[in-house]
Amino acid sequence: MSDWPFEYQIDSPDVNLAMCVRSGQVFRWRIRGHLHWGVIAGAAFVIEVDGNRWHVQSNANPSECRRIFGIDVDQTQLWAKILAGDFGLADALKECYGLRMITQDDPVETLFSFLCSANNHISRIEGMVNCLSEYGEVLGEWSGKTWRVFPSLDVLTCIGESELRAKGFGYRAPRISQCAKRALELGGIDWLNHLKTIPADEAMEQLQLLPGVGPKLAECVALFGLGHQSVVPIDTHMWNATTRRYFPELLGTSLTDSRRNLVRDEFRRRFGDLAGLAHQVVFVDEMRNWRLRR
DNA sequence: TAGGGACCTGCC
DNA sequence: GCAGGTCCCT
Repeated sequence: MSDWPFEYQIDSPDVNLAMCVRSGQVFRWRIRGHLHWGVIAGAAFVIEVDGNRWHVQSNANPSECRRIFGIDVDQTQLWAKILAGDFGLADALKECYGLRMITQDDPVETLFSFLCSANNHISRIEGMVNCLSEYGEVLGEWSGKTWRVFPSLDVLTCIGESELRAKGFGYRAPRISQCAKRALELGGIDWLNHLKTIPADEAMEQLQLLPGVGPKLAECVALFGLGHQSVVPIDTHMWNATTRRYFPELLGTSLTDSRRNLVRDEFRRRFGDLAGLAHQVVFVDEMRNWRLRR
């Protein structure tokens, strides 16, 4: 057992980790009281939140940590811009204090995490993602745990259907290796990284060449894994929230491609490049209300 | 182009 | 019964 490569403190981070997790950006992050731990962007973290200070153990140095969690982002400025796009979000913005877009940089992990998410619920998705990450290379052994990066496309192609069936993947079991194979045919990790550099809409079109990837997953991968900040992932919750807020005449109708475009255009018109972050605010607010209703 | 059904599994 | 969809079919 070796020590963590880096141990440091971050003073007054204006970031609420629990809020970032609640907004559905990451699946490999655990919280127990003041203790947070997980792997993000190929870096392992144990973070103890001590009042106004983070005690961090990681293989990522302080500047990498600050970048990943958006520590130095000026939230006041962002919130003002979102508020200007829709004054009706004032209350939701207050509830979302400390929310950030986490910089993940690992489109493979994002892609396969959301591949597990279709027609599924969070607790099982997390279990499945953790299961897949067991196939990843070891980052290190710290704090009594073996920390792993998410497996590469090559490794994912080798995971058999029966193996994943046995681990409770259900009908998604064959999709993992199928999707990985197709991604390799399209150019593998270089192709995925290239999608960061082209317009968001083109990137999403390309992503949908993958089996099991429809518009919603393409949106999630584009926003969370490729860093396309203007993308708005629209799931059932977002559709409910958005019709209530902006398209009351469509309340109760089903979400089609054309209506999806309608929502995307409305968010871009209102929030521009902050459309993705505005989406997070609306999503967190909607999920909070949804839980309260139940 | 809109609507409807099947799909694994686990938790309500 | 339903869940942070996708795919296939009218």
